[in-house]
Amino acid sequence: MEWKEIPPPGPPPPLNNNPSDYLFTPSFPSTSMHPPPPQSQLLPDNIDWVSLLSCPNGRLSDTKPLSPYAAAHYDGMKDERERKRGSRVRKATRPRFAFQTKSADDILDDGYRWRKYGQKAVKNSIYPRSYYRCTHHTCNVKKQVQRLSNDTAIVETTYEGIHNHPCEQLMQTLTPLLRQMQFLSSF
DNA sequence: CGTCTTTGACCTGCGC
DNA sequence: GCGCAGGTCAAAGACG
Repeated sequence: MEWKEIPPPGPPPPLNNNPSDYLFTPSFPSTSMHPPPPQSQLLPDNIDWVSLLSCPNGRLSDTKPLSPYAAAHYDGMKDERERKRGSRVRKATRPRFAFQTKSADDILDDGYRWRKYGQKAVKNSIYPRSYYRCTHHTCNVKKQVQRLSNDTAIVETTYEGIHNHPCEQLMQTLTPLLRQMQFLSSF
């Protein structure tokens, strides 16, 4: 299978500093928290991952495919039904990416600011699903957060869309440094 | 006072 | 057409 490099899309990596908190913890670049799946969860070769999934670091070439879990979550189970029906071509949708983390907190600090706009009880789960939108006025990225009912230690997060602005937390960190660089370069 | 969460109502798509 | 489930809206309240 050949992997292609694609432009960097969202979503940002969660800033969970403890690698052992991730369900999938093989070696992947530190710049990417995109968790490759266990070997046992590799997908069939005929899946077009480049069009199906986008990775947080924009690279597929050095990672293995995601788990069937992530595949199923690409654009929801709706696609699966459409594929089975063999009917109409799926309309273009925003990139969507799901991953699971092992955490006591439902909310991962991913550096962006989110506003909760809904919560819904879902079928076959004792935990509700929470819906968040990025608070940046020009950004329309959403994410869903839900704790698994069959393993309560695991939280699944689904990002939808690409941030069109820098990470606020990153900018806060870099701003003093940039100011200092500007000051020093003025001499 | 501004920001964020909560929560019931409403909307939409899908299966039967 | 109807019912169900998932997703979104928006008013009200909490909080710093």
